[in-house]
Amino acid sequence: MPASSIRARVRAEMLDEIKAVARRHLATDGANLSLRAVARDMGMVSSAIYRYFPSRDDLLTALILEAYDALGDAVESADAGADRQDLRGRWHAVCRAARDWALAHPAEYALLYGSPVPGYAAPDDTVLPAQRPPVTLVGILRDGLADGRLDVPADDLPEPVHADLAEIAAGFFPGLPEALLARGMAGWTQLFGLISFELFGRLDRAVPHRDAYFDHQTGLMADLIGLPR
Amino acid sequence: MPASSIRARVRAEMLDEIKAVARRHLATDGANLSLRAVARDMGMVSSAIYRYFPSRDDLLTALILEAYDALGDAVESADAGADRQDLRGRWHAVCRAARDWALAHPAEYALLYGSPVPGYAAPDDTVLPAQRPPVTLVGILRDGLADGRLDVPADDLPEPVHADLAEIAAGFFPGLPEALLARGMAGWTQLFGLISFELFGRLDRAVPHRDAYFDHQTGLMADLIGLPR
DNA sequence: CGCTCGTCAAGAGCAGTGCTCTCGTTTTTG
DNA sequence: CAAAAACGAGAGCACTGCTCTTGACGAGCG
Repeated sequence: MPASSIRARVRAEMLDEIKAVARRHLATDGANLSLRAVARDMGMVSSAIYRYFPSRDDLLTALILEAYDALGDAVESADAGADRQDLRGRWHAVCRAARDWALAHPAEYALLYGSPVPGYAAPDDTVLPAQRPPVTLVGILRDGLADGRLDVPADDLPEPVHADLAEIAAGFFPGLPEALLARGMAGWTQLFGLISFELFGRLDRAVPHRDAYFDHQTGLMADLIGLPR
Repeated sequence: MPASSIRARVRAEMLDEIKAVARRHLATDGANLSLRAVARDMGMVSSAIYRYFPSRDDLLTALILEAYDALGDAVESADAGADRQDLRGRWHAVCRAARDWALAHPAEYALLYGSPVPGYAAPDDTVLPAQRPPVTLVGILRDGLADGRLDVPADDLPEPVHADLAEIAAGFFPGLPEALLARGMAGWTQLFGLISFELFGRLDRAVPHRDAYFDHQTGLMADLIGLPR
């Protein structure tokens, strides 16, 4: 362990602290994160931050990456914690885990699933972590199909849809019928539509009992997919 | 027509022009709209804008209101233009109209359905126009139920969900069974989930054939609701 | 040990932002 | 016609992201 690593260690701690403070600011101020404000909070001058993050966007990217990881962890561990045979239980567990994480970290959720920042383009590092929730969801269908608990819906897909989904299936779920994948992706869309509507205030005056509404709506999608009760 | 109206007329034109220029900036620069930039574009000094809009948020609110109206018009006229008896045709027409409007006005869509601006709270004027799309969608179900083309699903809703939906039904669709309303709202959630995923780049690398994918997914929701083929 | 080089924080500064206030000018109103 | 209201311009304040320079400190090498 050469002496140089002490400098590297303090630098790593600095990076973590900056991200932590930035996350705190994110929670209160939303997406318009101020570098100068986090610098002030750390007793530093704003230009010092640039030793650690070359720009504000890079700081945001780091936060986005960590957020994707946190959401992915939450979702996957919820799935892993459920009875493997209970497809519907796994479905609901995964959906609730995503929603719980979003409710606990609304600003970070908005960063991931809200309007994209105008100038900002998500780097390729984010694409894989971003796929963890849908992969987890469709994984439930794959398992259900494998042990005969789930039937393949008799949808006939238009050719272009068939082709696109076949490509996706080839990459993540070899052998999964496209009709089932399509319904799984419908569930995925519905899940984040539900969370976004709730978090972005679209249910504010209309639906006071959010938990029950959420469970019922995700249950409807489980019905559409054909998950056994 | 007193002489006073000439000033009022030029003022109204001013308001419209500011909004038009702002909308143009919105399309290119996204949500971080700069008052000074629109002032520059109009050959005015930034402080002059404040004669017309007391703050940047008020300008944004005006744009949001107009956007809600435009989307509502698009959606309702699509419904009105379809064969009243063809429930599924109406469903698809409404869904496509919403998506088409969103694709044509991505920045305004993001303003309506993206992450809420941190400090900004939507005024009450926006709540009614915001309800036009879901009301149009569920209106299709109401009509279908009225002339017997649509059956009431045999869902048993948990008590709190039943209560919340009954309240909504009482306000907009007197007599509509809550189970049907629930499925209609699922379609509504799915619709805007689909559009948001597409517009916010979540399908970028995965689904090249957007039109067909969209139609198929909204068709799945029509199946869930029970719209006859 | 001493010297050099890389890392770091601080400060000044630039261009841009929303917003306020004041000051003449113009137009409407009583 | 005179008082009042509306208007545009300009200066200014506090803030932002970001760049550049300066000075200090510590690690590595001869």
